[in-house]
Amino acid sequence: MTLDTRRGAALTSGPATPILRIVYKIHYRAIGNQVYTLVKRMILVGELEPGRKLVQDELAERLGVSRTPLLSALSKLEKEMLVKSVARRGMFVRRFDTEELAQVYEVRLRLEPYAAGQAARVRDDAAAEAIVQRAHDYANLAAEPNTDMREADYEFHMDIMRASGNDLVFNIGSSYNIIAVANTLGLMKTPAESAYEHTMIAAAILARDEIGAMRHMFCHIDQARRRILAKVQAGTDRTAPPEY
Amino acid sequence: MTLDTRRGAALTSGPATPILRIVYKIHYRAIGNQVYTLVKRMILVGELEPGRKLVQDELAERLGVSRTPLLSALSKLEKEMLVKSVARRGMFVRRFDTEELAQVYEVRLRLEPYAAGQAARVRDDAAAEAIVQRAHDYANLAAEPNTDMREADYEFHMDIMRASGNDLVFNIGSSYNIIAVANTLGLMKTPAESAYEHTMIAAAILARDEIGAMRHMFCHIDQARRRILAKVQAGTDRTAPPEY
DNA sequence: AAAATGAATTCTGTATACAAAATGGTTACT
DNA sequence: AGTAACCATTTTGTATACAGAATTCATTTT
Repeated sequence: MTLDTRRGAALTSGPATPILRIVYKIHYRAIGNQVYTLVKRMILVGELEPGRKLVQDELAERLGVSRTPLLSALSKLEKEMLVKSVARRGMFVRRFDTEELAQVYEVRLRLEPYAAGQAARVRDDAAAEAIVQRAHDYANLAAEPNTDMREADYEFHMDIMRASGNDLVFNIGSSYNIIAVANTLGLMKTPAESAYEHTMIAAAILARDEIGAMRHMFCHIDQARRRILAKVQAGTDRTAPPEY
Repeated sequence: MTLDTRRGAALTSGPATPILRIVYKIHYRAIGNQVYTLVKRMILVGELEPGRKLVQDELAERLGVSRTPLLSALSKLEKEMLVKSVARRGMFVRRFDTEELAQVYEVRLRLEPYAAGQAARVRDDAAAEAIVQRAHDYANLAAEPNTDMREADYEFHMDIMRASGNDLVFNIGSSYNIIAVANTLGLMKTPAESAYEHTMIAAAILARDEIGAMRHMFCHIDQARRRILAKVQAGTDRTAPPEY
């Protein structure tokens, strides 16, 4: 993963007559935001694994930027709990134990069925097709599981939240769903099961079936949630030490 | 509001025998976090009103810090949508129109009844008493409304989310509830009504009445939500221009 | 007088600098 | 050999520096 360091190019546009000329910049992207996106993706795909210390000089050099934009990115990640800051010690990729993971699913269980329902209700063709496509992508990857599935799963759920039209839900999902995706290795249901559920959800949204979309999403998340709760109650949560 | 610039003092402790000596720091708080908290509170109470441009030099000087920790704080606030960054223009206190405000209430409607229910279920005496106290505080302020009510309302809801034991819900609430509080001037229900509802919620939590706590919280938020939805549908949302 | 030009100023975005804390490793000591 | 003390190095947290974009304001032009 590399960084796009181009500055935005100035561009003049507007009607041919010089009555009104609008000058605007496109493509200006603060490096800080790019860094944020990159580091987040590195955590999502496991390139930066839970518990890993994020040495600022090292990471900044690797991304080809100074520590200032990196600091801004890490602050955002800290706010969304993906990174934990220990005073005078540094920042670490946060590791979640099963108990905390269960909390993530409690939140998802309340928000994502709502998002799916809204997506079904207000859907436009483009969004619906994108969601169906994501479900397909996931199913294809499910045939021979690998780490790309994490990203595909995440994108499927994010597309639905985006399609819900509720920016806040989308924003929350973009923050916290990664926690689930990045920390549930080993305790997920089988990829085939997930793929089937994704397909059902996508179909309901495509059919504008609000109730169906809510129900399918509810079941999809509730099953994962129950699986994790079982671990918590069994006390088998030797998954992760409570550090960082 | 001022800033505590003390560095954390080192403190040596542990058993008298030098078998094990633990040296730890207490009270070290990165300035960045203090700045974050301060700016957030300034937005909450309206000292920095929606639409206001946050000039970095000015704000940094006012808080007595450099721009570096301020940048870190503003990045977090941007992530939680309290601040909007416009490339090469600066950061602004975000202004929400009624439509976006409605989205906040859709989220609160799904999360806070859950939080209230959990708070009732797992409550300990200290937490329950704190919540009852907050409800009292709010009722007292409701007698003669002023801007302190904003903070009291916020704290009441945050105490419940804290008591729920779900850190994620607490984190989400701490981010987004401010939006509601800081932007609903004028379209809130009467303080007396709210105060009564707060009292009912607190009583249910105190009585470990999980279902009652959920129901009272649901109604409390749903009423505010309906009020805003009515504005949205009436097209009377001339509350705020869609800028920043 | 209104609009256009352009120079001075302000402010952002990013890099670099620096002090203090944490870490690691080497030597001295029991 | 194992532990403690000390110094060198690394790394964080914060401040400062600097280039270039945005804004302001005075000046010129029509």
